[in-house]
Amino acid sequence: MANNITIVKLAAALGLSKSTVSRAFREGSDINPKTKEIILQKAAELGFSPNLYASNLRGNKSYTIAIIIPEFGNKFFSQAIKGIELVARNNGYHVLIYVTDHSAEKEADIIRTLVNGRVDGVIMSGSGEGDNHEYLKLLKSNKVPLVFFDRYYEDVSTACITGNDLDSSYQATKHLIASGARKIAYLAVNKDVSIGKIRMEGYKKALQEAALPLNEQLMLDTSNDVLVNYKDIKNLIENQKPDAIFASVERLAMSTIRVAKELQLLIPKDLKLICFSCLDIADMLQPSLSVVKQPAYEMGIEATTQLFDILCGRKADGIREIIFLDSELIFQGSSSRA
Amino acid sequence: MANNITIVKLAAALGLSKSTVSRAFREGSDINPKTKEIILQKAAELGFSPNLYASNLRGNKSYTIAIIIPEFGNKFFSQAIKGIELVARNNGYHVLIYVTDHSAEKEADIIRTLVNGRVDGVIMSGSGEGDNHEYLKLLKSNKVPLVFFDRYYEDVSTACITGNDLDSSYQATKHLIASGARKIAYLAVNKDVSIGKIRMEGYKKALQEAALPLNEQLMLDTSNDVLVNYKDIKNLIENQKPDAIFASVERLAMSTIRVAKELQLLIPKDLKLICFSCLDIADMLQPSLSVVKQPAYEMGIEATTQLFDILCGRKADGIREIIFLDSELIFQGSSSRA
DNA sequence: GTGAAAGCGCTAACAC
DNA sequence: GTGTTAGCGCTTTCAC
Repeated sequence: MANNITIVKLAAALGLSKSTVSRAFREGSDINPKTKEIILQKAAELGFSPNLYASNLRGNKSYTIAIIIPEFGNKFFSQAIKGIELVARNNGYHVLIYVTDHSAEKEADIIRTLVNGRVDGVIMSGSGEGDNHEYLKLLKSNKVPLVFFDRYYEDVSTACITGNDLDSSYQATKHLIASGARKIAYLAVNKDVSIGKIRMEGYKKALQEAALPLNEQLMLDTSNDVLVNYKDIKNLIENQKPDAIFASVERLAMSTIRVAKELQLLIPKDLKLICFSCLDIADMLQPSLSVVKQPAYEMGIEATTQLFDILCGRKADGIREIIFLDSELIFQGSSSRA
Repeated sequence: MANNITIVKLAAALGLSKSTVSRAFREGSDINPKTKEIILQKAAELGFSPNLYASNLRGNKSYTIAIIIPEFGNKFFSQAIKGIELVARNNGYHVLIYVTDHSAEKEADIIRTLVNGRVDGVIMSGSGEGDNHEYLKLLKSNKVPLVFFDRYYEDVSTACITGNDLDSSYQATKHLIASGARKIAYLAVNKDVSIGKIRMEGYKKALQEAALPLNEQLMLDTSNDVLVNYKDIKNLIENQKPDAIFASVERLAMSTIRVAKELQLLIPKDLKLICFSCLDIADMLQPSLSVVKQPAYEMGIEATTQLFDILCGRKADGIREIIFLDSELIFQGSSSRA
């Protein structure tokens, strides 16, 4: 913990009052530049800086924001955090990080620890669990603005930065059809929430447009556990024998590749594959993986920019606004015609 | 920011004293369970929780630690952070995250913002830049313990969790030799610091043991910029024509794969490749990538456990101690004999 | 331009 | 088991 030297001791050491010393550390204080110089010099010498908690107690501002994400598994979140951290630091803010492991309960626990002044704002990608997000009201009642990115809740009225997932899914599915697929399976972690739902809509739209049947058996709703994913996908492929798979998250595509290997199915010959992913080495996989690549870094930047707009009063809080950032469609070997 | 309701108002609203209310929020306080119940209920109703800055000011404890890492690029750091966050949360701690972009200057800036009580401890993987780490003394003089993981500084006396890199490098290089390689290049981001240095020693040891010449031209010291990496590696391969490459960090291996593709060199036939990496899909690459896989998640856990040992007084601070966690050697297609 | 003094909201002796 | 009280270290009027 902090040095045991305080503003009072510094003052004593210099024969000044603590108010004068305090002034040396604030901008625009009416203090003699020379005095200020002397104080700062001595402070540096003693390794002193004003106690954060004492200042914040007075100032009622934390200069800290929180990121809450469901997992740390993939490049998408790494990139997003990178963007968030950058903008935050450029604004003199600190960043707390929390992982929910896709649990709404943990999410609620975390939120509860944030409303005591710990943070000035929150950036979150929803856990995707549950439909009761009452706990987020706590943020509002404590005037802590919230901005979503990627995974948002429809029952919460706030800004949200996400990809143009509906269209991307539609295009991706259309592409699979164009490559000859007729029995396309859709894999989601949660079909009923946010990204799982919207991405499925694009998938359905493309099927309907191509007059292909919508088969519930082909729409898999699996869990966040890799082993369960593997089993579910294996079952799906064995029982339904799809000729293509559209995975709404990267992890499900990876499991699919492993299952295909085990079942000795060749991609793309026996099974075509495309997925949402920010993997930067998709082209190095065997076969190269077709992906819908979301602008993760940009999402992080935009979400944080929005948050600061609210924090600085340039924008009102609590307004539902969805900002779509375009994803990139990269069609490669895994979804090619033969 | 925090609600304007305070412990005093809550007390007034309930006809109790503020100390009683305060007690309701601390564990193990000698308070009537019923009274506590009533207080917590009212608090929930009013959306009140004790002001963090006031508590921390009193307690002189922030229940927050900082993670400082050089980059966010790869799975290694994601996994490590995951482990850190887990242990921290289990101990009721919050985690601040900072990225230095491999800059010692940024690292120093960050450290300076941490010594005012903001954090109780720091977990860091060094930027790898510079040899003057005086700024870390600030932590010590403010009694903020520091634990390194992966990339540490030799001039700083503190606990450090790292891989058994010397032996792993030695084994990896030996393996390349066993696979028929005779002209093995070593790629590092910084040959003179920490991991770059130690991993090179293992490489050299294996070469010497096999009576292969140590050729400085084959030991590349490149930058943290991907484009520069690419150019440097391309030059190296074109000019030196190595028959194998040992990359001390993942990114350099990825650049190598791309360069090989451009130069139409086949891996492993024309060029064998092995690298340090935590990629979980190394087996899916074409060819499957041989890796030295560090226990990133476990490193995060161990580093944080060490930090809490120090914070809780179970262990003294400022003791140089290096804890080695074994990496896994996964030899696959990219380094096979033919 | 500097100092004295009153608190920010909470905690922890210490009384009762 | 609860209340009283004295600060934690800093900021900020208000005097001078």
